[in-house]
Amino acid sequence: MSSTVAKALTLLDHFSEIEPELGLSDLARRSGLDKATVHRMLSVMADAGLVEQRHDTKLYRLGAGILRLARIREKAFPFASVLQPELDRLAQETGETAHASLISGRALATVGICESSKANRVSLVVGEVLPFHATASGIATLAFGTEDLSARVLTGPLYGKTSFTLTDPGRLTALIETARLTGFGETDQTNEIDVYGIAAPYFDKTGLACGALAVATPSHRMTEALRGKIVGAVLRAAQVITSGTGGKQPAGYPETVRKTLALLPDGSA
Amino acid sequence: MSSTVAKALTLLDHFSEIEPELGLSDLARRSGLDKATVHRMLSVMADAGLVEQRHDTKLYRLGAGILRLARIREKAFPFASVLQPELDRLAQETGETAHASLISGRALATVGICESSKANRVSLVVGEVLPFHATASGIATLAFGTEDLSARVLTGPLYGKTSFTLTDPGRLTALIETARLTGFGETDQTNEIDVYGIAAPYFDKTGLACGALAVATPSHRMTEALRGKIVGAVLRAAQVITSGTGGKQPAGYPETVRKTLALLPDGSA
DNA sequence: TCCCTCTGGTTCATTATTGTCAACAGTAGT
DNA sequence: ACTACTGTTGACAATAATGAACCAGAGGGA
Repeated sequence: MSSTVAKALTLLDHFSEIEPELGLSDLARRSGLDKATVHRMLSVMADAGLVEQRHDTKLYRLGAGILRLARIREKAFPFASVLQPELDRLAQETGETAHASLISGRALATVGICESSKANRVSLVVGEVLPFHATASGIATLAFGTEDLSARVLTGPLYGKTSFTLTDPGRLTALIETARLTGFGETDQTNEIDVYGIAAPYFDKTGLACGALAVATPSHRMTEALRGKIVGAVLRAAQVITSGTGGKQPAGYPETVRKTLALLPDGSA
Repeated sequence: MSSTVAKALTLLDHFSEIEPELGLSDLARRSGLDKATVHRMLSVMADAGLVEQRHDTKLYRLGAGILRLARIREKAFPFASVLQPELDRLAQETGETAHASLISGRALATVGICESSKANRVSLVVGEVLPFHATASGIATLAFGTEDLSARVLTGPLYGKTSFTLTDPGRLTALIETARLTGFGETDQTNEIDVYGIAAPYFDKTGLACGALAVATPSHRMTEALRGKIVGAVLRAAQVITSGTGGKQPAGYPETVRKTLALLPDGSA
């Protein structure tokens, strides 16, 4: 992982909704690279349009080239657009915050959010990257993704985001196995304190999970009834997205979902 | 241009709406780089989420990380969203294809399109990069951009896209100067045969052009009356976008626009 | 069946790119 | 004027990129 382009691209990860503009020295400090190095990298990335520098403040921000590339991808493989309506419906139906993610390298990229209308709700920052091992979405995706992906994640560093985060490969494997049996992923406060996550995977046309649809609830609000309602809603919504994006469920998955739905306390509402 | 990251990032430019998925050898051939080099670059870019590889066909395509970054930028600096309605209105009003672009490195990135409803219309490919010197948008942007940008473009390579393309720095400077006086850019078939372009710049909060709004018309359809109608509509729409995105017109520009509008054959319709 | 030619992927010695460190200019705060 | 910061540029040592050759597999023809 000492490749130059890799280092250059990690610079992009430091931009966020909260800090959309960063200075050179700042980026150098965060990335642990030399100022001069960062300067050169930013220059060529600015040349390519990935970032741009404001002439007045000299700060850097994500560039217009990103928008261009996103349009190409979205035009060729519509996702965000077909996703959003279903996301809104899910948030409406469950009364909680819903979000969707896609596999992006060795993490999950959040590509859609619809926040609950409740005053007390889980709030998400746009464009956050989610670690596989600490989120319900990650578990759900790993459970139905390639063996290769699981191996890469489990052998990689397992950062402890909260005191509840599972960092032991063995216990994570068990959790993933559970998700494989139930058809959905479930975690409590493993990524963020007081956030309960329930997530169902959606699949590409080869039947492999390419991401997950999740509902995030304040932990203390979670009850057996609410849990049942969310699980049902998420599973159904994920199936809609799978077919809506030209995906195909893997063999046995519909059966898994059917069984899980049958066991829910709160039936099909 | 011998930087490694620069070479890696040029790989992204080969993806388009028409060819959203490319193979390794194919990319190597197009970019003129070695297979091994391209492979390594794609690997780390896949790791960062900029591209992703399909497990079945082994082809590469733009990754989910792009969507994530685009969301961050759009959330922090809304543009495409505030742009689109105005773009639609412009296309509706003029009856021709409208598109919008932003400065992206040493070219313009198309970030919005609304095609005319006419059967015979100018059709644009999503996500195309437009050269400054061959497009009305480029001329308009250069006329009101930094001196530095003009210099970089005029001293750089001036590719002849059609037989009408101006490739002489002197004549281009004159064309830019005209645009500076009228407040809008205008080209005929310099980027594509039988396409007439009229473009007005929009500005950032420092009063510098950051891109342009353009209407593309089949050349043979262009008349004095239509031209006047389009110029008026584009200039007004660009002003709306400028203010809608928190921009500020530079000193003297409103006056320039006023004069131009007054001279139009077809007044304010 | 064999042969040929594609494909994606990998290896490794050579060499050029990169990271480092230092110094410079500009600005803001004291 | 001093300090402390910013972004920027240059030169040298060290590392990481390069590209030819090579591998394995998937078609395609005859």
